[in-house]
Amino acid sequence: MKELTKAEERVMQILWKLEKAFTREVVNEFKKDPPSYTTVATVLTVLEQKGFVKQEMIGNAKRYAPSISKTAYSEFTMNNVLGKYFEGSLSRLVSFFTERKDMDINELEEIIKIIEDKKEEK
Amino acid sequence: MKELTKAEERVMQILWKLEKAFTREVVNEFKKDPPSYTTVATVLTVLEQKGFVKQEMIGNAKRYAPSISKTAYSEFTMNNVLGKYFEGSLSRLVSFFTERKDMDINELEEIIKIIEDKKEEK
DNA sequence: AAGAATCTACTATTTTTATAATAGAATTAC
DNA sequence: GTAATTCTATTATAAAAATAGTAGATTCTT
Repeated sequence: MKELTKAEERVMQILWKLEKAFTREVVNEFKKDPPSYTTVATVLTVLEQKGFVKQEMIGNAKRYAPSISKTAYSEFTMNNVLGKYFEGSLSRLVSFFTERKDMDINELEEIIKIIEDKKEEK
Repeated sequence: MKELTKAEERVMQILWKLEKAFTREVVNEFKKDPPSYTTVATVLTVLEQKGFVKQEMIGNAKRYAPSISKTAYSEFTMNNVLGKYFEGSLSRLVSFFTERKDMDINELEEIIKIIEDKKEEK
């Protein structure tokens, strides 16, 4: 998989949120400094060429939808980041965070719970 | 802080590893498809302008060193990713991973241990 | 000290990304 | 059914990123 560019990623985030949308709707989701309609249209065309979105004609307009889920792309991104900054190890990442951010105790509890649950399944 | 471009990031990864290095040494760290010396030199100059590295003259050559730690940059990157893909929540991220990757039980244990230790401190 | 090698600074080129205008087709509104 | 609107497709432009060549200074080798 290729990485999304910044502009592409902004559009994808909107599509992931809306699930399906016309160009116009994507534009409207930019609350501040919206790019021009044609700019968004171009980005959508590129995304289509790259296989990140699929389209469907509704009347004379195209409605776009992600063809890769946010989850799948998250995984791709996280594997990148994990590899580059945490030697591919989730525990290193968690350790990094618990050291750094002033995590509140509830979130720590929450994480333990998640993992315990997962262990059950094993 | 600004984001590193791809080329810049590759160079920074090398500098973080070597801690300090001459242009030549950075070039030599590219095991395959090394870019030309001058390309690396240009990237280093840009990195210096952007404040990511600092330099020191040794004889007539410049020796570069990161002026931002890998840790600090990791944090920046993770906050980005976390915000964009996990609603800023570490527990969501952990949950994501435990669902997805076939985590081995040891790593799960390890993470619990890390968090328990952290809780102690609270 | 002369020649070879090495290094930086400056400039150039190419590729990719970001943004948008324009033209013409389709649709909608009167 | 004509005017206004709304779309897409095509093309254009600008900005950023990636790559590297050249010239001139410095240093090393002998």
